[in-house]
Amino acid sequence: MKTELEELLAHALERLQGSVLHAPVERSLIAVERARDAQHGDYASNIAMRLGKAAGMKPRDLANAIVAALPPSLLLARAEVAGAGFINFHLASAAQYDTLRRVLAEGERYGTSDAAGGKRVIVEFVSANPTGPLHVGHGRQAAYGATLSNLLRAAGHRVHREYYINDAGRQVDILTASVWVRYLQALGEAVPFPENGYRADYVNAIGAALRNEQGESLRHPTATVLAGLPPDAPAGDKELYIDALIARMRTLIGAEAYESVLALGLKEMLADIRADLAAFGVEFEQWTSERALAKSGEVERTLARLASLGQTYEKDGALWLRTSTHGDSEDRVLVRANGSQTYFAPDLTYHIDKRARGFELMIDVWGADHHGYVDRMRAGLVALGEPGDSFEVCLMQFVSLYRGEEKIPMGKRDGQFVTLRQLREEVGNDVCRLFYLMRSHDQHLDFDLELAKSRSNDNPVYYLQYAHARVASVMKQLAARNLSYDAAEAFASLNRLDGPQEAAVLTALRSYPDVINMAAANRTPHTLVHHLRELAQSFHTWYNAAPFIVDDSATRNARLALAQGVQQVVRNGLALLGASAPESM
RNA sequence: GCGCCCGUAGCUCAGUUGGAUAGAGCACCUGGCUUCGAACCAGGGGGUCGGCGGUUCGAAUCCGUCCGGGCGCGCCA
Repeated sequence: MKTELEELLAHALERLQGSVLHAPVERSLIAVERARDAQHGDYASNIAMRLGKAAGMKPRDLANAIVAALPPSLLLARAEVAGAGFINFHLASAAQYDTLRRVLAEGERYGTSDAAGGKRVIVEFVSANPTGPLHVGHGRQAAYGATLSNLLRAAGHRVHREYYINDAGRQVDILTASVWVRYLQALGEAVPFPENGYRADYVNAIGAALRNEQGESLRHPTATVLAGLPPDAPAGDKELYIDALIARMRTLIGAEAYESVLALGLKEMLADIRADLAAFGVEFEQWTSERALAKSGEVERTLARLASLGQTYEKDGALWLRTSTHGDSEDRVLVRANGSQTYFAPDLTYHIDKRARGFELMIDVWGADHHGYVDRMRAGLVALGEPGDSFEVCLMQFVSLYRGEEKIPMGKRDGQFVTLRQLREEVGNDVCRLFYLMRSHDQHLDFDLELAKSRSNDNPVYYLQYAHARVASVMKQLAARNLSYDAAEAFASLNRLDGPQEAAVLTALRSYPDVINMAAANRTPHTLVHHLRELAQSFHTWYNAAPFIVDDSATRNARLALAQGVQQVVRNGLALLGASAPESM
């Protein structure tokens, strides 16, 4: 609808060319927006104010000239000049009713379009280290990434969702050693648990699984395990201790057995993460392993390419990438003086691989604590000849959990953190998804469990679902009264929807596709939540103002058509958000 | 010290890319169920948009600066 009106404006401005206006008007200046206030019609344009100065006219005079030059259109009831020089468009009622026809004809496709032009987009999100279960912060990233993907798809992009498994770093070795210690303990050895190990219950479970799988074959006496190791914290250095323990484990059980323990730990953790996300309604097209990438030799090829492009140099025995010449604040190390790669080398390789797979746009969803790495990654891509705007990061601010007034403390290593699974089980998936998505992603999120669990009208989730269920209930009531919905009569009688409440509902239905496109383009799922709330509000208001099941069949069917339009759009919106649309609650 | 994010009603937050009288929910007050679901609706009070400058027809929005909060700033991941 916006674009149609912008076309009309463009025509009018063209007509004024040479007389009132001297220079042609750039198309990008011609913008039509939804009017904020119903008094201002349905849409409004500020074009006369923007052009007034250049044209040497008062904005209001120019606006009048533009309105006079508007070509006739069936869409418009009228266009009028108001305020400082706004042009307000009032849609013809026929255009309003066409919205409803479209909603009902397009059904679950209403709101989807090809507006964005079908780019191949890869959205990478969650990508948590497989060293523990997902926590509530990952949950926010999961909800955001999944819904952003849905929105991009609805807006016409071709979207590929991907999880990058960081299964190659030191953290995985620490997990492996933690599992082994628990295994030894389960067999009765008195090996103390390392200060820096992963302490939570899931490690015990994997240790027990290892015992069932391997029996005593990986057992070594406590004294042998600990012999000559440096002291652990608090007396010693916990980092030195865990590294020494990892090395000891390797020599005692051998590289092959070590790999199998590592593989078991990863398998168990990934299975847990996968199941958790699936239960949350979050799916991926692909899971890519850093370990596999490292073994493939791709990283070395990337390093060689960078070298041949003259983008690297050696200093202090390390290999550096010239990221500072591409927008980063300083150069970064790719290969340490000891010969090992930094995490940056495989990560950059992974992103280059995404490009090689044909993705025009890479969107990464990261925690806000990683913001310092955005420039580095983009600079690395640019150094390899990729366009800087092919890479985009959505930074997610943190989540704080509250139980009423009380803040719930979260710590990673001590096993006290609240997992996504615990959260989902406590408040339910629908509430969880919507609470995560209600707030802007660059806003810190206070997640109140008391509020989330309350079934009172404190809880905004039910407000949306209630609108959906109410329509279902009306349709049931209709059948109970031995009546049925007559679509033909409804469509012939849409002019019965002539009250202010109906107008508000129609407006909310009409702007839904624009909201989808904006939410996708701006990467802001929360605007969809807000719009659905507006739609539900307009519906509840109307519902309370007018009965739907009335004796006059033309009015009845017209109202039922609009109610079903609301139900359809609420259902579509909730689907994008990953929440259910219940028939009754 | 440097960089990024944030500061809007008592609380939690929106604000359509610079527009018209700054909006919701919660909380508080007043009304509305013998009629389609009251998990709802109608109405009311509540604001120096952190402060001060600037840009322009017009600023919560853009720029500068200060104050306050969060997160980063490794040859850790």
